[in-house]
Amino acid sequence: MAERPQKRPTLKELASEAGVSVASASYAVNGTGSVGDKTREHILEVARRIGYRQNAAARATKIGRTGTMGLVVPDLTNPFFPSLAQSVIQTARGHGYGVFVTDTEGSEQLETEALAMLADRGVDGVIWFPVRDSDTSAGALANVPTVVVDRAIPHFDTILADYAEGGRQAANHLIEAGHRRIGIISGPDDILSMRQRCEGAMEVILAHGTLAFRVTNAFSVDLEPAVIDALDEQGATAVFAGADVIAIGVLRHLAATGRSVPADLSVIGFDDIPWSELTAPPLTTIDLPLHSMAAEAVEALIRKIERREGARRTVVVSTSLVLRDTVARLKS
Amino acid sequence: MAERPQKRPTLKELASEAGVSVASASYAVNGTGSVGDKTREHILEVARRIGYRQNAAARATKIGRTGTMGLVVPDLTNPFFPSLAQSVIQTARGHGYGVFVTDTEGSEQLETEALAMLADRGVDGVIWFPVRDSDTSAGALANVPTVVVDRAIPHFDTILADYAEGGRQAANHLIEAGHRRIGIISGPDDILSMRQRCEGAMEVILAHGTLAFRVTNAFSVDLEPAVIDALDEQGATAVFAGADVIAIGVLRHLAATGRSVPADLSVIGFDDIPWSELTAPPLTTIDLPLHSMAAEAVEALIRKIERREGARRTVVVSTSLVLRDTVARLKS
DNA sequence: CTGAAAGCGCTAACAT
DNA sequence: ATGTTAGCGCTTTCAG
Repeated sequence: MAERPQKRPTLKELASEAGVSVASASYAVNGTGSVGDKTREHILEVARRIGYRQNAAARATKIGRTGTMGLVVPDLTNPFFPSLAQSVIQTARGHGYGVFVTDTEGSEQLETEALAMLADRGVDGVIWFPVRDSDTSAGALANVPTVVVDRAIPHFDTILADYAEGGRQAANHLIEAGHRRIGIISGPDDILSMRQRCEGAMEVILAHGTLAFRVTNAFSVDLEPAVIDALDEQGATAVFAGADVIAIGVLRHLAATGRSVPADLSVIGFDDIPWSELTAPPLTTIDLPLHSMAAEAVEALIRKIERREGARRTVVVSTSLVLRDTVARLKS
Repeated sequence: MAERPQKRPTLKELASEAGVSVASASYAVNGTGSVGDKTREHILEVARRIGYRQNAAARATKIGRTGTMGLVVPDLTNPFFPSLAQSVIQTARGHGYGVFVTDTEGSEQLETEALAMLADRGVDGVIWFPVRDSDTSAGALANVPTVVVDRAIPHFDTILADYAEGGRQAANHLIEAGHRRIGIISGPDDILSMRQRCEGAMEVILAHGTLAFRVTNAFSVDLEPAVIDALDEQGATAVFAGADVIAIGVLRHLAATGRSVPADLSVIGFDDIPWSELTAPPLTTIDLPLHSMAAEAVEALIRKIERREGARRTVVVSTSLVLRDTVARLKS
């Protein structure tokens, strides 16, 4: 029971214990080189017996790869990100990679530091969901395969969704339900994906109805005064929120001020975060397929790492309408 | 602009570029050993110029520590965990550690694998939120400093909350509001923390009122038939849910069946997950101080790592009542 | 098929 | 204060 801090056996020990050279031991353990069948089996047997485990760090110095990747996201407590993270972690594990995750707390400075820290740690690649559409990497990623998710940053491989189309889908749904006087609550305007969502929506609203208002709010359920004003005063029959968190804020504000959704005001969001199906009533929204975006990102990254393929690629995935209960059909 | 895959300069290159020995270079970079002020400055200056960065893997082989820790959680998409993860990551970063996060998808087998993978990767320590109260580590953690969070696993350092007291706080609040016929919806019964919550609640319910029912549900907003039955048939005036996710499921079921909260039924949860303040109405619950538990866990872990202190410790933190709007005061 | 030996990039005695 | 050098544990030529 004396849990002695026995240090892990080394390859050399394994070799001598098995009565072979370190080379053969290494071959057996890695399945590389050539070893006789019985020799290999014997070595592996001994390895099991003495509890041999490779030393990842030593291996990494030799082969120049660590079998790890970094994931950089702005804020894990934003319900948008955990499913991204989970998906990245799972996909990476499936390929034998471990994932360092860093949370930049929405700060571009922390983002720069996080990226540098990952590069220093020698990750083989990084999946990066930037705070904004600006390149805060400060050169740290120059020699680190990287794929950027959901933001447009020049010179990086990127995986995006067709945000404009998503905005159009949302607005079209509202139009088809008979709404004509529609408001837009955008998220932060300095984010391209957000501008595209709203421009897509705007396009169809202007073509088939009128824009009641267009205001901006942080990525938060807390609504800013201008937004509340718009909601209370502008007489829209429906509103498109650029992000579900904002839409949820709208639902909450409406409930607090005694208006019922969708009877008094229809609401449609964007992202389809997990909360959205749990709101009262459940939120109609646009699905951003984060899960598959993450999986694709990891796979693309691994291809880059392993084949060191150089071509910059950007892949665009599609969004889709998720029908729930916050959009009323207006009798015409 | 030719982004040549120039490999990172090595310590040797830095040394020769600066015209000193590798030892001096190493000393300068690490701030160890002794180097003349001007020499050090010169070396650091050259390092900056040529973009020298330590090779973490090589350093790790030498000093036997990687500056990393592992975090093992059951399910990142459960709203309970992201804030834990964020807190761990932030605290770890503050101490210069990187964090491998692994998601075990609630599977004990994946948990065993994850733990082994982390040990193999040579993490300096691990923060472990086990799926259940059973030790699935299969010895992988024998020589890895570990602190377990929110579950009781023998032979490990542990950080827990006073769940029984939390259960009592919840039930007391209900009793004080005048409720006498109270139901309990427990989470999975094979989890100690859950049994303690419910036993705490039960204790005060039995002392001051009557138990309308006691049923069990998974950690999910989806309610099982037995739970729905109990809710619909047992005539409780209030219910204690062992976890907020379950409480949210109750709110949803009640809304769907046209009963209003808290007028028709009072509900109190446990955990105070982020969603809880966004439900309609906002959920009264018991705060589990996950954020500080995580920070404490990391700090305890780092103490273990750095001082290799052996004493097993378990620290217990307190819960508190979070008053919101799902508990009605009954006129007596 | 197997082994001896060189060396990955780094740290830390041990000289000087 | 600075340099020389022996490894850390591993992979991988290169001989045999």
